[in-house]
Amino acid sequence: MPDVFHSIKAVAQQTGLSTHVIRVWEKRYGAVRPVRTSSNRRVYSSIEVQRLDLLRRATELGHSIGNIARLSPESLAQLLQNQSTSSDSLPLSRALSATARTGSAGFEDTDQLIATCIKHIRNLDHQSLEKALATAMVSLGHQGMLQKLIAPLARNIGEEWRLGTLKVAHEHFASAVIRTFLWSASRPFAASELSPDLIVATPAGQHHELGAVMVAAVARNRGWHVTYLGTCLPAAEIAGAAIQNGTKAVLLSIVYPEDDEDLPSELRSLRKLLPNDVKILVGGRASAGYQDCLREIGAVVLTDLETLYPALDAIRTRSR
Amino acid sequence: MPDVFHSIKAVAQQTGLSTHVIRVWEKRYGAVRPVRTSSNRRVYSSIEVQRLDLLRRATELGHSIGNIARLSPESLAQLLQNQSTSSDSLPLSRALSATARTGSAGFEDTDQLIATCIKHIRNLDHQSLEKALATAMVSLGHQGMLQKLIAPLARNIGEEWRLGTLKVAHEHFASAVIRTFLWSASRPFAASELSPDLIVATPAGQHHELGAVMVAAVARNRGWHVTYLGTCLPAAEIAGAAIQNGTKAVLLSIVYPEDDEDLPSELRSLRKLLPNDVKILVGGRASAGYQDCLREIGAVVLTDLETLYPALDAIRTRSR
DNA sequence: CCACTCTTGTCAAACATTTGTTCAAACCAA
DNA sequence: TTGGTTTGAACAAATGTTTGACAAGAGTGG
Repeated sequence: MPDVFHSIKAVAQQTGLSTHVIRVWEKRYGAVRPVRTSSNRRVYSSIEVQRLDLLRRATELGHSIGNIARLSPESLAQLLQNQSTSSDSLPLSRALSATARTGSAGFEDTDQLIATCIKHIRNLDHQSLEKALATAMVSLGHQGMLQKLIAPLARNIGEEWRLGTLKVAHEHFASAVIRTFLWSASRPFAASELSPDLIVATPAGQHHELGAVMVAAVARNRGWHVTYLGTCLPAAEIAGAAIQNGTKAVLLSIVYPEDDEDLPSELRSLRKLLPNDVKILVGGRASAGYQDCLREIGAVVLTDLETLYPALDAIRTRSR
Repeated sequence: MPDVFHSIKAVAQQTGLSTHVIRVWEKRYGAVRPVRTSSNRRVYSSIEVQRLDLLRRATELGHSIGNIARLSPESLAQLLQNQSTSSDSLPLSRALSATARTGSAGFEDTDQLIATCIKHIRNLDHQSLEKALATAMVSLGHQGMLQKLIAPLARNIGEEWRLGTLKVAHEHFASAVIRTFLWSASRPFAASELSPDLIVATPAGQHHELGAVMVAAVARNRGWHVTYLGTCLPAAEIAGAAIQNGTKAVLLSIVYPEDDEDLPSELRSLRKLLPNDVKILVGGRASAGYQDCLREIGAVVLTDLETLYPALDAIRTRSR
């Protein structure tokens, strides 16, 4: 794609935004990430211009920039498509607009929202799932979304999986969609040179990814520089990555099973391989099953998502 | 055709620029390159006059002369066309215009680009890696990026992993970053209700994700509705997902090892569980090792990324 | 209902870069 | 001579960057 480069002024003229706003959207919300010239001037691609235009239109429809700035282009497009019916008179889904829009809409019952998501997951319908996530993100915000939607959703998926009503494929599918969504939706703007490092992974034998995805999103949004390593990593690998990265904290998610015989030795091994000043945080449904071992290695056990915030902040302040 | 020649003053009158500006645009930014008379006077062709006029209009639209002075006439025309039509903001069909130049900037050597990416992967530096990918995307385009950067990159990572110079953690890390990047960068615009379905996964025992990520990106960009299921899925799971989704094709990536004893039975089992009209496509470095089995189950073997395009198109046209 | 916070757009100061203009000196052409 | 051109240098205006601050409005909790 032979792209033309745009100065901030040109972008302003094309989008109708002021240069101030363009800069502040970048700085505060990470809405775009223009390349810089050697003299530090911003250079925008056409894609970014288009993105800013989408964002402007979405904000004019009442969405708050902080909530939508990091949505993927497709989510943004869907957002606009859903609502532009009223003003643009596009003959798309006129029937729904009356009921689904405004005020009471986003309130609803999150239980129902969760049920909807489960339904989409059961159907392996990633477009609908993404759309539901985007909508939820707007009404709940980043943090609320994680606590009120994703966390219970992960629990439900896990239960259905244990009951056999959802298969591994569904879980992989949900992980993939949610992972991508959360990662691009969490704002890494605070991630500067000063941001503390955090490694997120799942130890060997732990195939469930959603918990790790969630904590990664939380930490990232909280200004941490997150290195996400995914599932099933042996202790040596995790330790190696942590040491190489100069990380001060390693976060593990342990969801299932609750009685893996090999896991305690993995955890002890990890503790031995890591420098002493590197904290180990452990969260997830099954972490209670390994209490003794976790206490032995001095791990911080996170009982739920809320406890993650203070735990992260504690490490952060202590380390400087 | 003997062109008419113009003195600088004549050019100034025709374009509305001052002679000073014309000279300084030439000297500083190389906007034009007029011939000289024996006495060193500038002589402009009509083409150059036209070019200067285009440049003037572009600057009046907010572009800075330094950024656009060396653009090709085509790019300039495109620039003006895109913007003079008010804020169109939905440039869907910008695609095919001759991609002649890319400004010589990002062209460089892709080998070096790959080396840079490997370096970032070795450092687990996801910000730099993402940045490199974004830059490459601009200069190479979506397809070029996959073929010239991601595919060889995946090969290199695999080799380094086998040599032990990169660890599993690095591979997971690279997969995570590239996966997210490609997924949000590939355009789901074309994915309508009519798009054919495709399931992408890695069979049980196959932990390497990058190949699957690549083909998923290609297919998605090609207008397929991709359901991405990730790594290590048993045949029953894949088949279940395919049946439930009404999928017409399943794409597997097989990278390592080349002699997994369990894999052939997995593949046969998959063939048995799938409806007969569902095509199985198999790609990846190690697929050659299972040739016999693949022939037996009638799988389409993809030797490289290029062969994926015609294979996908073939299935698509056949199925309607 | 009142403080309080959070969000978001706006602005200003101080400085750097880019761009248009002017000047001076030399040269060429009619 | 007179007016135009070329060149380099210098200047000034416009534009862009960062940091910090402020204010209106929305939302929150007591």
